[in-house]
Amino acid sequence: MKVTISDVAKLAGVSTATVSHTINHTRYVSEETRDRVMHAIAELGYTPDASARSFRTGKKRTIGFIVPDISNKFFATLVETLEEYLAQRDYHLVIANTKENMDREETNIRLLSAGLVDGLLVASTMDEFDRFDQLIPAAFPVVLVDRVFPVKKYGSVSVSNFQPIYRSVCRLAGKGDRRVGFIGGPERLSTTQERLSAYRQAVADCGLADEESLVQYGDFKDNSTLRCLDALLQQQCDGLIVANGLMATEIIMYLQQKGIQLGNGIDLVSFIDYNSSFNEVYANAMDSIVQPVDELGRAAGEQILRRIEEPEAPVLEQVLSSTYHPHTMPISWNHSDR
Amino acid sequence: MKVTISDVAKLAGVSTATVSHTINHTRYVSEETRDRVMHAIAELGYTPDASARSFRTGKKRTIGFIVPDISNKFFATLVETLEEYLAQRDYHLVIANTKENMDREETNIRLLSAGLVDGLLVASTMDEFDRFDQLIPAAFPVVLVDRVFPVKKYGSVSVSNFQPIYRSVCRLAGKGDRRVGFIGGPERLSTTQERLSAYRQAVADCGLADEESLVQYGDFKDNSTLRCLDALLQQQCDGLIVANGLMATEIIMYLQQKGIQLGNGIDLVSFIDYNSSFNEVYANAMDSIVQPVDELGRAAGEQILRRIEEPEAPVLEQVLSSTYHPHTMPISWNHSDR
DNA sequence: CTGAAAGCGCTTACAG
DNA sequence: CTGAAAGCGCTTACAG
Repeated sequence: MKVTISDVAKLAGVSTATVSHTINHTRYVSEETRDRVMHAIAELGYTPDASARSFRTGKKRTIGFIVPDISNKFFATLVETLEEYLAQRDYHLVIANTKENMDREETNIRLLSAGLVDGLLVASTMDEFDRFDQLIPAAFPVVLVDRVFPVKKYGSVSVSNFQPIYRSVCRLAGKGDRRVGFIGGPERLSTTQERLSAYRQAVADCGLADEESLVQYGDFKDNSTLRCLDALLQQQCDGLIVANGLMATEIIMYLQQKGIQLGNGIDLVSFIDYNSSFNEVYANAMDSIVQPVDELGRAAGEQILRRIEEPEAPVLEQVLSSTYHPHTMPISWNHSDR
Repeated sequence: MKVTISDVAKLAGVSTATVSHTINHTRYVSEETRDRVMHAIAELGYTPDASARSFRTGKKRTIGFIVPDISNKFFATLVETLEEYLAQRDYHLVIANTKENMDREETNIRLLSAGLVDGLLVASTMDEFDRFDQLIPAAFPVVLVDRVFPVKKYGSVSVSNFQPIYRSVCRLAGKGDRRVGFIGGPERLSTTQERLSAYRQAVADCGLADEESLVQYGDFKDNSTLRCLDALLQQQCDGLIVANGLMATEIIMYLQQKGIQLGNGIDLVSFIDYNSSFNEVYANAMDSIVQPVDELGRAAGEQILRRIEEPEAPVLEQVLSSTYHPHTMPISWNHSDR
């Protein structure tokens, strides 16, 4: 049979109130009484029932995270830092994987917000704000992560890549590149949009070739990355911005497979979403734009806990910045005279 | 204010019992009554409180997964298939990341088993069964995933790599390799142990060089992989078994960086834990041992739900098998006459 | 310094 | 076909 707080109270000869208070240190209990309670707890092997407690208090100490793709290492790393942040504060993390599917996102938001978690972190795959907005119960704590909406109703933590991308394109232009291609993730995502607009602005400002076919969108499915790459190679690109960490590693593999040399055959600017020896090995052959994924996780955790603990606190729109790292080795000599 | 089941009952002019039964389809309700209830629900925007419900029924419809390293793509993929399996059956997934730290595992098992989840899936990092065993409340549903203990008390789903590794070593021997090195994960893990014993048996059977220094253990930290590799290269290995998917991709990168050719400079047998274009690109230059990670996730989900729904069902020890894939291209010609 | 008791929002025998 | 009511295991005013 399950051991309850009344069993402990009975054995210790006190009220359940006293047992509760000694467990939770929530009012003074005399040393003698405390001892009796603790002994009773030990003797019975009592563990407070988390379910009853959270029902009673209304606090679950659990946060939900709606992730578009948990097997994408960017999000896996995000989950990792987030879980660490939350665990340190005695919160648990429930994850729901949407696979970039809006219906799945909808179902999951519904389920999780119905009393399962205290707050929700969402990297949304939705393209319209209203559909998203309708799913959220009034006053339910929500923080958008990585991907945001134009309407600024909810708190958010995201990463701005505008400046690094703009700079990287200009730098390619300065190096002599004329046709710089752009590969991004799904077009509907705010992250893709922002990255694209930085690219477009730089292309215009630097007078580079401005053709629709120089922009390709992947969808993380099948071999869309390879298709994007082939399309751009056909366009005779001399530079390439891969505005997505997941696709970036793939692109490098494919380029190598095709025998195209980085920094010589093509200038690559590549997003880096997470640490891996892969990035280190190629760091000297390409420019990189490094997303602050650890900070993103921490900031998201911080903000959602804050919304839960101080519901009246102002809605924060936090924007972190990526950093631009030109490649570490000098350009090959025969490159400058193209 | 929160809308409760009594608000709905009042508005619909029925008892809370009837509201509950119409929501849950748990006893016959006349069509007329049902309509009134449904309208009341819609009008008030009522959502049953999951917390109250799970407290009352004792079922949380939530499974906990204790993971050693969520940012390792093997486990991230496992989480993905598991979440999918569970979501389809209306279960949620809580994850706890231990970072291969036994104390963290202990804390997390304690927390999750105290009424937060209905059952626990554990890829344990513990080296002694007793310490693990003590943490599990009596009759609490637990299934071990990927890593198992010698004592067969709990259900488990794991992958056997004995046969593929044995075969791959023999094949290297048949090709003429004399010094085959072994790189594995932490020595204490059951997975590492099994892989190592397959290697050792094959080394003995095939009469290969049997030296302690040909076996190296990584710990997923710092640059332990590179250290292992360097140690083995110093040993003049002509073949290499990388018995860990995470380390395998790193090894390939490093070999390439060092200018050592696969299949020529060194024969590589590499674990593949998950799908990526990386593996495809190198599939023709190395042998691979592919772990059935999707099946592993499904089987784990299946078994934990079964333990929860039929506590008396026999404890299952499920062992899946990896598959061995010799490389797809012929060996280079000048290799056979070594 | 501590206890008696209400009540969180559901589900579910029991009764009719 | 439906209702009245107990009760899951806690926490927390209220009272002394």
